[in-house]
Amino acid sequence: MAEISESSRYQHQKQLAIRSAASVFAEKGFHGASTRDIAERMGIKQGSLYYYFKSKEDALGEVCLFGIEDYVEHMTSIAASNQPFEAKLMATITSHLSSYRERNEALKVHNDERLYLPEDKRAKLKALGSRYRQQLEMIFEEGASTGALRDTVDCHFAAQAVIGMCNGWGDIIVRDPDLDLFDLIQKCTDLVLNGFVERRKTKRDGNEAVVNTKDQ
Amino acid sequence: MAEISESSRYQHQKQLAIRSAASVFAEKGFHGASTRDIAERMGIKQGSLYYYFKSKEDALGEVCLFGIEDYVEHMTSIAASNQPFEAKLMATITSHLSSYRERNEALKVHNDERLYLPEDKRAKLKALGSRYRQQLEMIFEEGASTGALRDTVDCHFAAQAVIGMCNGWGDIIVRDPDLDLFDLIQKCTDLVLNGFVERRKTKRDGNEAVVNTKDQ
DNA sequence: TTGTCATTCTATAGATCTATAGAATTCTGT
DNA sequence: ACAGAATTCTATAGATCTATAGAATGACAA
Repeated sequence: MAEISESSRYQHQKQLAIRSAASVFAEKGFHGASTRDIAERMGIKQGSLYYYFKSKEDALGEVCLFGIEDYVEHMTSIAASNQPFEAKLMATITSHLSSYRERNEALKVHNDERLYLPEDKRAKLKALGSRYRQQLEMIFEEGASTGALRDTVDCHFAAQAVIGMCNGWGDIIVRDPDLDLFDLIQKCTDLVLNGFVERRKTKRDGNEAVVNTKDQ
Repeated sequence: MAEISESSRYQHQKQLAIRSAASVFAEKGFHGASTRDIAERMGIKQGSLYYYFKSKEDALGEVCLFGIEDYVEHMTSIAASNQPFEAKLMATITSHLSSYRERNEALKVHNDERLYLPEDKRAKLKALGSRYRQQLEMIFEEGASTGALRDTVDCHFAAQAVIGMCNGWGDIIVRDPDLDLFDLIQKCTDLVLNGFVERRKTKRDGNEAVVNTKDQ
């Protein structure tokens, strides 16, 4: 048997296969990429690729899952944490944008190509994506109920907008490796919290800002 | 007169060809779509399509241009108008999001598939897209200099973020025709201006802040 | 009607591409 | 070193797909 140590070799190559597929799919798109491209990037011949993937479509499925899975897990732990709202929001944005640096290609493939999967394979991804959005939505709801946010805020809109904005930056992050991620995270968080309009007494070092100052 | 009505037939069919290509490209992606798909949607046979397009790639180029051109023109007229900053911002968001309703498929194709064009054909689109971003950037700069915005705002970031957010909603708008666009526009504008955090007496009825002693 | 031009059709060459079958090679434990 | 299992290779069937050539059809002026 010795399946476990044997599987180490297999697993290693499988990981390489997934990363190679992610790289090629990200560059050429699912339909624009050929199995020969993927195999070549991996260093094997085209036919050998089918030792690791049942089909090209199967490869896409695995890449998408790889791209989104721990990014969703990370959100789960953020949502379950005890940080105040603003810290959770910043952690979410940090996680989201950083993902594009680390496993950039696979996440990009998930975002751009997942709709080419058949319905049944897309179901799991859809569930993961929905959970991500719902958890972010709940973070906003918590923020509203604790007074950190206006109570008029539409949390569904808010979650979707933040995700959309982060994904928009994702394309740029992937193409420009020199971009200052830390700076970007700060600015995105600040935008979502405060917008671009001047705010009187904007620093929230404590909560007593409520007390004073009406309109100027 | 004969010439016009003759060319009218050709032009009519060419428009139909572009729209058919846009529809198919939007649904299946550039590489996933076949010239047979496009021709069928148009109601002609595959080979006949080459009477209107020099190549499949040429079709993509025309679709992308169709998708972006008057959307960029619209931005130019917004930027040149005399409205105050906030009105310009809202007009921009309105124009951007509405585009996804009207010529949704072609604009989606431009955003998702234009990178499959060869460098030379992409140049014109790139110029148009850059101009769009720069004009939005200048709107923000104007907003900052007139005091409507914090003067610390990074206008390049701001423009990019707004575009990214709108494009993110674009995907959703295209898939959900029942979505309330007016409501969405309001919320997006409000987010960009004010963020989600409670703001003391945020209403600007317009007069007070603008009138006084800032030179232009 | 007839000739001319515009538009569409049929048929196909030539180039891919996916997936499979079976042979060849490498690895691992004994 | 050997046997069996794991991994990779070669070769190819079968199915596309793009683009072109030339025939057929339709529209219209004279």
